[in-house]
Amino acid sequence: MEELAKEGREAFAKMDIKISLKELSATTGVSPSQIRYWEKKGYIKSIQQQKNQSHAYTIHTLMIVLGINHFLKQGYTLSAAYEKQHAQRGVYRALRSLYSRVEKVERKDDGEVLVDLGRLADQPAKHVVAQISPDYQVQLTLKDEN
Amino acid sequence: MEELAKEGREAFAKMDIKISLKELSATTGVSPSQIRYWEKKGYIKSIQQQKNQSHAYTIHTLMIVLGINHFLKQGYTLSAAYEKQHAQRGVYRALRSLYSRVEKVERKDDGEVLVDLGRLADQPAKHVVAQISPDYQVQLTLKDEN
DNA sequence: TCTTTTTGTCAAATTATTTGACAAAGATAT
DNA sequence: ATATCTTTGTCAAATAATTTGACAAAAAGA
Repeated sequence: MEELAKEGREAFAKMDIKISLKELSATTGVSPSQIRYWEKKGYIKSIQQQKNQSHAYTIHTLMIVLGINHFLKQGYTLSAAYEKQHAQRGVYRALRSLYSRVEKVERKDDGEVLVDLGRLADQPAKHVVAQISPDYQVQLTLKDEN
Repeated sequence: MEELAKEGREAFAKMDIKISLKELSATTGVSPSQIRYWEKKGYIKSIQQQKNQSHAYTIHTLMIVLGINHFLKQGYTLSAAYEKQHAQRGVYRALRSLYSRVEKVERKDDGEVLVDLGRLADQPAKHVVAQISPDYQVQLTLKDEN
């Protein structure tokens, strides 16, 4: 029963990965032309060290693009789709904060993975633990302090 | 109180994003020379459509690189570090399966985010819900079926 | 219809990446 | 110590990928 390397957990939750315009487009299904126009209009941002160098986009921006596209497909105008998406700001960072607070990840010898999600607010002696079987079925259980 | 676009949740959990060698190196702190050598030795893989085209690495490979590097820094040889890391295989996919089974994500008007993590295995009427405040403090609670 | 918004296409210029060869450092065995 | 194998660094030429801006064209709004 071995504990997972901390770096991996952090990288997984932090996700400060940068991707190219091409990859952003491929992952979201939004065309490069659209992405560049949206950036020109100020709806999304990219990182570019110097002119002519390639643009880098964060996962956060990926989420914004997915959000805008989601509402675009529902018939909203671009600016309305942006506003709709903007009303959900903070959700992904909230998910990240949930995932990054995972206290312990263990892999048992039989391949089962135990993820300690932390204490219950109103029963601090009890931890919520996810048991994930080798075929990736998840069960949530309560476990007493150990 | 608006529900989060499904695409975003899925993309977040799925993470079938591809990154460049440069980005893999920047994110992990492992040099491009190392990464290419490890690939030559068969410890990691990359996607290359045709010769001379750029290599793409998945987030899964990013995790493997972090794992190998973790044990390398502890003094293991490269092959031993790989084996150590390999013994943890399945952990990240397990985490992914945990995150992707999230049933509902809501953002309340006051900015609080509610994440329904699903039912307790032994009390199926109760759901584990994470309440995440606007300053990203997380509280786990049990809620009855609604 | 006229105008504005939004997206597509293209080519030249620039930047980024691959590839392979070789050097060099580090580890291991004799 | 010496020789050998493993591992990483450096470099330059070839190739690929990206940016940029201009313009067209489609879509939406007035």
